Amino acid sequence: MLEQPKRGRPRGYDVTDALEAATCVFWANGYDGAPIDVLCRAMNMPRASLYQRFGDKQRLFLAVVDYYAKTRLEPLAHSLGPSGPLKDDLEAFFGQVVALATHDPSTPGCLISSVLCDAAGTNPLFKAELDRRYTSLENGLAERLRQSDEVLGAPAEVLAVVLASVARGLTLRARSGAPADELRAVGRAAARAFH
Amino acid sequence: MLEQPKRGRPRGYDVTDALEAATCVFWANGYDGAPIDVLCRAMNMPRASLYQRFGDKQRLFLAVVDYYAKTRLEPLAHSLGPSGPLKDDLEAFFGQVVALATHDPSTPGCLISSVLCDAAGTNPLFKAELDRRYTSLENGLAERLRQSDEVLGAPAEVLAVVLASVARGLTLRARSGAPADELRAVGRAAARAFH
DNA sequence: ATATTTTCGAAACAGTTGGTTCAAAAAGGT
DNA sequence: ACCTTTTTGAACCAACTGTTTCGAAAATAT
Repeated sequence: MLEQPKRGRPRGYDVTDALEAATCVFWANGYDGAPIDVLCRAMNMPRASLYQRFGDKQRLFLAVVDYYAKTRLEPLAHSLGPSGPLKDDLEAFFGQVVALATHDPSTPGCLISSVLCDAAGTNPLFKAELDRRYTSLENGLAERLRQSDEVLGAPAEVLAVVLASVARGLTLRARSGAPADELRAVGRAAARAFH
Repeated sequence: MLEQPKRGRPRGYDVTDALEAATCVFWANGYDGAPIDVLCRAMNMPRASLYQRFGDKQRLFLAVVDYYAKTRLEPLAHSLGPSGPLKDDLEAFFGQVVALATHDPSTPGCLISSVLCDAAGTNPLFKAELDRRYTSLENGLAERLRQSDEVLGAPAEVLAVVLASVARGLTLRARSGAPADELRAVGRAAARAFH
């Protein structure tokens, strides 16, 4: 799993640390607002090494999105359970969403729903990636809905997009500076409203 | 109301047309992704005139956000009625949201929830503006909820943020390329699930 | 005509952008 | 010791960034 080069000058940076740092820079500043120069410093990674490893800024960003999905979104989807009544699991899920979007004030909201989404306006590659990430979360929600024995007022796939929309809307509101406890109350109300 | 200069060389551009064009450029490309050069061409407005009229890029963008709110968001809030049962008004509202976010494929989603929201990550001025715009829509929704005689399961201010979150989530999904009819179905389901 | 007022066009500004190049450095393998 | 492999730093690149400046242009008022 871990790549272990036997020869050559040893790498002066840590790959995971670098991705984590790049994630925060993009998250805070946006895609166009994050110059390579700044990324290099934050990642503790020389320019040449960055380009050798990631190719260009686009692919670095896509790697960051992937890292973000693995470290932030997968645990979040896992919080859906099932580990109790649907309403409780949804409440826990929204709670985690709010926590993610408000935890660090310097990286408010969601990297995907704010940064990738903005960049998807003109870049078809980013647009496709955004669609994939969105679909992925909706699939997880739909699966959880189907595992419930409650009667749903609409097809699970449709209701899943409703719930995903609430979650994304919460992260947008977090980026505007809304306090976490207010957003948690909104999440609770949403979990209750959508059975 | 209309400014009518009596003397001097006549202006070669139309002020409203210019704002409309700038709106589309920012909407599609994002704040950092829209160079002054491109804006000038689209607005049919010389650089010097742009800087004389708007000061700098930040203030131009804020003027664009204001124009967008007046031309796109106010009509949208107006569609809330009340002109029927709450459920029907909400369905109409979500329908208008989807229409706005999908009407022109070259400007997908919402200028505020994608472009301004991304730019609000580091710019405190933009963050404050985003908060104002978000609060404004939520106030409108809360007022509509209070005018309903139905029993709500939570305070109107909280439910208003839930509904606003759904609306914003819909615009994000539109920016990822989701077809309008799918999003309309999601809007209907949200309005129905919402008692 | 002349003066006045406003807009325009183009050039110039310094700083930054994403990206490439390449030789030196630093390690292991033989 | 010498070769091989990988990483690194620094210089370099052309293109672009937001912004300022200023004289010419084009209209009205006198």
